[in-house]
Amino acid sequence: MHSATKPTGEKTNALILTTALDLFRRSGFETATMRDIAAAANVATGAAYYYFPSKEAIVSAYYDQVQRIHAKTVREQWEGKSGLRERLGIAFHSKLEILKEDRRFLGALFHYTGEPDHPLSVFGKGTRDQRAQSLAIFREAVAGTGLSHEMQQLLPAALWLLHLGMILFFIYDETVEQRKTHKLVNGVLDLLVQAIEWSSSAFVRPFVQPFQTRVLQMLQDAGWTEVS
Amino acid sequence: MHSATKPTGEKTNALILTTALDLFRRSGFETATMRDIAAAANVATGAAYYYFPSKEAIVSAYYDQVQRIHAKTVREQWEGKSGLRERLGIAFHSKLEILKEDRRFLGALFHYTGEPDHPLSVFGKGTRDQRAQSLAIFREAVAGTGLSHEMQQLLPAALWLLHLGMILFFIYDETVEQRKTHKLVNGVLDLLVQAIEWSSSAFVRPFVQPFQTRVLQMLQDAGWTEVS
DNA sequence: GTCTATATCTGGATAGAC
DNA sequence: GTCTATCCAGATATAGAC
Repeated sequence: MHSATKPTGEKTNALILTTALDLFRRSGFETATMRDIAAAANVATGAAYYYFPSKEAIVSAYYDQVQRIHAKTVREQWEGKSGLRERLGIAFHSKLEILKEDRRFLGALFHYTGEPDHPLSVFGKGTRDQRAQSLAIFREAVAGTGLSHEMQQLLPAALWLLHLGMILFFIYDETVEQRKTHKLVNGVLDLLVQAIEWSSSAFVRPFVQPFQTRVLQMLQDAGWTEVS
Repeated sequence: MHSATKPTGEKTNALILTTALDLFRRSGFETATMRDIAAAANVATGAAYYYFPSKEAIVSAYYDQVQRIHAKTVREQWEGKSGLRERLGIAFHSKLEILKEDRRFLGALFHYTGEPDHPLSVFGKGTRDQRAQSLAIFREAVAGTGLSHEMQQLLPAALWLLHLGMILFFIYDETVEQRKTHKLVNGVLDLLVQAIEWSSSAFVRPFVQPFQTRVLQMLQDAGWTEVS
């Protein structure tokens, strides 16, 4: 490396990304065309496609960025907190905080939900790494809270799915500052954590144990321990 | 009415629909173009758009048809069956049976999942009627099985959501005849019905009652009694 | 109201020259 | 790595036949 400046490529990439996001925020995902984006960034249409194979890929790159910020934020805020409920609250609410201005184009992330083979399918092979990173956060969230081994294996995937549902709900939520979403998240987390604690208490455990084993077995059969 | 024949319009509509579905089944949703569809049906491109405002609208019309068939099938098979588990099994498995050849283009139904204002959004206002019809099936499924009033209000929406999840899972399921999906459905339904029965038994009810009330309150706050 | 034919627009995506 | 030119397909528009 001959200097401290970044390779031109990275700069252009970042320029196109931020320009696109700016347009998406102002006029929505549909309305902003690749031509608009390229023009606003002062590059040719082809240049935009050189960096991003599709318009959705821009949103996907944005989401990568979101995940990096989320991981950082969450790890900072977790500092010194060991309660499961609190840790989960931080993980979920901080995600919404990061996304709050971008509800208008977040829907693009879900365009290929029903297409297993599309590179940008939320559940597809093409997004495995992103999923793994998100799972890692939730694995960290529940780590060191003294849960059973099976729980430690299953909870992260369940939480990841729940958090996807939260984002969808968030997109549809028209209340001021999406309070309804935040409230629902709190309700669900209260319930979830209480159910977990309750099910592992000495009194009820014997009753719930076989039940729980069945759930785990079922989800493992369905290929759910590794959301791959 | 001057004859037994249908108005020409309906015939053309049906022709375009079946031709399109045929193409979708053979070459997938993406590959088949509106021009192909119109050509294969021996009509002008404009005619296809005259009946269907978009390509996705064809899949949506197909799904209407699926729901009609589903309603009919289910009501026939329910004849004389009053057990909740059995009735739900019929509702869920028969849906898969109807969809089994169409996994390749079913994903199109989910294209606008993340876009509240799109007329074809699964959760949007534009699809309210379809949702209502689907909910009605599940309301019928649980009707007359002696559940509490609150349960009768909430279960249908939960089941509808669950059945959406099932369809998604089904699309991704590459096992022969999607056995994994059927197995998972059975597991989940066993669990669900057992949980319902268990929670309403005289012994545990007092413990679970306040818990249950909270869940109901929370979901009602989130606007979940009427999935509108 | 149902449809043909055709022309046109738009915007995502690609190819190939530089 | 960037640009220009082009393709492709969804969608719209129009004018007219029946």
